[in-house]
Amino acid sequence: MPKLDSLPAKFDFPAAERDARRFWEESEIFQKSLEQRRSENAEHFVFYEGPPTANGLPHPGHCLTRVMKDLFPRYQTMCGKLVERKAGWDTHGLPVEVEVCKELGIHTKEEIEAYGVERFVKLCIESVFRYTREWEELTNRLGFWVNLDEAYVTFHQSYVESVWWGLKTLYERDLLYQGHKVVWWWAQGGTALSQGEVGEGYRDVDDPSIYVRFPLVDGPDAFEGRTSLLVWTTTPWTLVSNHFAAVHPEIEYALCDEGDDGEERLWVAKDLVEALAKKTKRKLTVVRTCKGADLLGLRYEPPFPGVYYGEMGERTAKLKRVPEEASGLAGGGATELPIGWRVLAADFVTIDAGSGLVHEAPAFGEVDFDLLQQERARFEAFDAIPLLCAVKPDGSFSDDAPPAYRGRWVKEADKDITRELKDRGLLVHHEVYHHPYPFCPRAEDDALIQYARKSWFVRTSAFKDEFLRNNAGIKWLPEHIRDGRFGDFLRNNVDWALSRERFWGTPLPIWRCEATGKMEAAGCYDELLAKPDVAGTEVWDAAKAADPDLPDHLRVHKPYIDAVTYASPFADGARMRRVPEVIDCWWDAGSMPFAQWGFPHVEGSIDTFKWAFPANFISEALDQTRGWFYGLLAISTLLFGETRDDAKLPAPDLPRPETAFPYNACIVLGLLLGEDRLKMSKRTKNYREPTYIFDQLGADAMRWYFFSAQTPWTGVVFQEKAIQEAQREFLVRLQNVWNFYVLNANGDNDQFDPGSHDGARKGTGWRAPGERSELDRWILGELHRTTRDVRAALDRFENFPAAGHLNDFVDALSNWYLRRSRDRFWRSEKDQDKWDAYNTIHEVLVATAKLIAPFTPFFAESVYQNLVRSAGLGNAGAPESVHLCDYPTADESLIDDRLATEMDLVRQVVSAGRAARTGAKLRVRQPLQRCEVILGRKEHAEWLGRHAELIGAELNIREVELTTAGEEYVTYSIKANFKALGPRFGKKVQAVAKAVAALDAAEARRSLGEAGAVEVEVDGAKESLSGDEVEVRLDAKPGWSAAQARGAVVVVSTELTDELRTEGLLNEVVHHVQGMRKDAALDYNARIKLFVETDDELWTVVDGGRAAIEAECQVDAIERAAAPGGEPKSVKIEGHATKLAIAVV
RNA sequence: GGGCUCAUAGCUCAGUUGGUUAGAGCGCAUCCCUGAUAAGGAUGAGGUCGCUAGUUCGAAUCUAGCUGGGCCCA
Repeated sequence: MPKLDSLPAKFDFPAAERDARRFWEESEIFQKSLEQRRSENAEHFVFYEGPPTANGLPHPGHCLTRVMKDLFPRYQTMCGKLVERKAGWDTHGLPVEVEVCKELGIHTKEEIEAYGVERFVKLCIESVFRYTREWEELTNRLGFWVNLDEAYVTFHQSYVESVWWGLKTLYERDLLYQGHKVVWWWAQGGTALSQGEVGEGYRDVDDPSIYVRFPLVDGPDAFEGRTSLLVWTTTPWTLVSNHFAAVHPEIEYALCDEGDDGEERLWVAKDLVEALAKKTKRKLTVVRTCKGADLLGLRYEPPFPGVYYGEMGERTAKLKRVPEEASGLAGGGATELPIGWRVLAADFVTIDAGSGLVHEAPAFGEVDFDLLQQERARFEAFDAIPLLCAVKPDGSFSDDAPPAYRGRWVKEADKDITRELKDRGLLVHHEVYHHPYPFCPRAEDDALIQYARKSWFVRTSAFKDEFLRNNAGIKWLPEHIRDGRFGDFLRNNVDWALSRERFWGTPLPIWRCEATGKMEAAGCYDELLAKPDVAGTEVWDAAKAADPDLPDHLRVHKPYIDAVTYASPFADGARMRRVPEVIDCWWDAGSMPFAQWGFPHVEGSIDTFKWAFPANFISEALDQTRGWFYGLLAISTLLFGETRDDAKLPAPDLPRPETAFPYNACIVLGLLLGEDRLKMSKRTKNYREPTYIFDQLGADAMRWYFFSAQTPWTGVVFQEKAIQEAQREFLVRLQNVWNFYVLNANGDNDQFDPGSHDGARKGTGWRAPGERSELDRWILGELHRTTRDVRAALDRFENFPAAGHLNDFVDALSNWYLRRSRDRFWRSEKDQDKWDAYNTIHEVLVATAKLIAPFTPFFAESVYQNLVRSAGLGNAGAPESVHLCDYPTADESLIDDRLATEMDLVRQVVSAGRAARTGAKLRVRQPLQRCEVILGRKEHAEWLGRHAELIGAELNIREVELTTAGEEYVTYSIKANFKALGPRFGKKVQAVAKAVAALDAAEARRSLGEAGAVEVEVDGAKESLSGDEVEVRLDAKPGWSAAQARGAVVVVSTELTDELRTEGLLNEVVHHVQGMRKDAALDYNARIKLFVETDDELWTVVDGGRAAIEAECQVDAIERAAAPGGEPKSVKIEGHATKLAIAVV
């Protein structure tokens, strides 16, 4: 009975993966891999799963992320750590609502309310889990080991309550406040969009670009006509709400006569006069110029004076009493100023486009709003200046606007507004402006507008320095993220706009007194229930009674939570009602370090949090920089950072990590591109579905491709072909070695027994590695070197070099060790050398299976099960799975650098020998008499000499001679080694190099050989250079068939004797016959008859070589005759026209 | 418009702290092996390292500018 289970004729990767998956599942290997470390009380290696939003099908990009998240936890587990892996799902947010709206065919907030928030929210829950099965399937098929059964879910009550706890803590520390914010507003949907969402929706569009006259109502320049500011805007609809005009204080402005009729004058930026004259086809004559600062305070009449100006145009307000010199603003001497329609200074004004004067409608622009805030701050009463806004939240003009526009979508009104201005003589120029403008990424026809909303903020900007300190300790891969993209974002931190005016999200846990407006925060549901005179919980109870399937988690969501009120502690008889907002779902995700455990409410969660924070490792794609990576850092820093308030924490002895917080290492993955180098798109289908790849090639192929093909932060083009290639290069090659071993070990002749896994029963003929042949010691050395290097790389989170080491090792194993060892397996004697070979390859393959286990877990399992767990081995005590094994450790004593160098040299020499043959057009089939290997240094000569036979065999050359004296065939040259000489000589290095080059190379070589040094004269001083500081090169002299390797030249003798020629011819015949056997798909052992038609000369050769041909090709008889049936094969053998035919006996 | 990042062979990508002959795989060409066989292997051709200037004894590598792509933000 064979010891090892036999392998299928053709290894089917996808099928083997199915088997492995079933085995893991049935035997609960993942659970055991954790249990094993728990029972050892092992140290934790903390991994955080960034929760994917499961509301779409996973694509290849998700595979990259999940595969990276799998590699390091698997590796650390095998290294003895306990790596708990809790899955998570991000379930809240606008994307979910939009998905549901699409199904319902509705659009706006009003429509959602009409549909019913209760029903709507229920659909949101259902929507979230629609694709979960696909995600779990993907996770399984990829071999991503993560605990899906106990996944955290952001809408679960325990999670929501954790987030509430965090928010309450911040509220009580005065870090959560309400303010205004100009947001990108999706009017049709009635919501603000996050930066990320806005970024997704930019499209190039044509917008109007208009130049409008703002006539001055007073001014220093006496002029009988009309003097106006020429103001530029690309949003005509905002002119209705115009409040100010802005100039840059440092820019030079020019007052120009418009035409010659003396009726109109314009103020524009001086540098733009010429361009504007050309553009507007007007004659502009500069009257005088001045700095923008000199224009400040000028008053004008806005384009729609009937709107606000008519009522408020003359109104003034008291300024704060600021010393004139400190105000820095014109008008500092005044005590009162008009509340609008005058010129302000703004640094953001440029002359890159427009007129150099900008129209300000603070409600519709972030910078404009900031300018308003700055202006407001000058007045005694902050609200002396109102926020003018003639637009309703649904994006239509309000009743403040002129009647012609009321109720119309603002963007749609642009044209009519422009026309009206033209009719009224205010429009100076109108053109089309092509620029990127954001649209709603969920409803692509809806343009977004900037719009001021009330909003809740978290005071993150106060923690900027602490963010930066924590960031400095994080190991970012690639490194530039830390100070580049992420650091940059942190340095420009602004307060986190937390609230969303939506339905499906974590409700903001703030209750407001209806009488006084005073507020307080709730930290959990029970806390709320404990409030005085609680009412409204019956709404939930009724809903639950009506629909018992309703998930209990919904009780902390809208609309049920909104019904909960209690008696106000601030005013007798008043009620506390919740504010309407929900929060940004990024805040949910960023809260996961504690919320995933239900901290601090859930029993045991505080203890869990103590070991599970901070994370040792996280990884997501580049687009998460300002999303999850930031969320984690910000929230953890605010709650648990250096400046935290221990009095507000449930356990004051919580860890307070000094650095690397809240994650030690973060791999930032590049974004995958489709085969056309564009972003992956479902529409254009420019990528292969993950499942297709799994079915065709297997998950390991994809995994290996991601790990080995490039650094993970490279934005890589995802191609099926490349995956196939990666599989062939590594997995198929390794599979071949494995297959070869099993085939031979189980062979009738050998029946090799590899022994038991723990070495208690040794393999057949086992002896210690040190006693084995050089080749065995070499491959074992390579194995241990690889082990050392792979571990070092993985410890640094560098998968790419690690995969590279493994790839090189498998290449060496297959293309040198096995290739050179084949004879040892095939020979009929069962001698020690044979058993050494078997033991070596067995040990190497078992170790390799463990080494690759974190990378390609399925294939590693197949190999391991076969080599260690085959029934015939009686190895019941071995770990059940390769994933329950410890990761191999390197035995430094087995790494022999000298042997590695020498083996490398042999391979080089063989390679050079082949090149020499190719150069002489002498195919390897043609035996040659001799070659000479000329070595640059003699230190390897002796060792290499012992391998002359091997070299001869590889090259089909009978005599191989080694020499260091090859003047006959080579010339020497000597060159400086700059790397060694540079640091020693600095500027003088070029002079030294010149002196070295001038040396007699042969002489210098002799000197180096004898004295170990050579002398040169530089600038009159003698310098002694060692062998490492110069490089002696060998160059083959022309006329010889020679080729160069590093440190050696191989010269082959091209002389052919009759005997050599005859043997070459015989080889040609054998070659053709073997080819025909293969073409005919004959069995290895099939006996044949050979029919040859040829000239006398070649027949003599064939006749004389009968024995060789018959032995090589399983031929029973050779006849000089035409084939009895079928077409013979016509070939030319070294010019001899020949017809060959074979017939099975 | 701003920040970050990238540009190396026909293609996909490596290139460690600057060191003087810039690598791999695929593809291509030529060839080998025919008992790992619907596999395996070898050799070769192919590059002014995006452009320009600078720093340096020495630049694919460092600096600045430019050109072009990507991402993020306006």
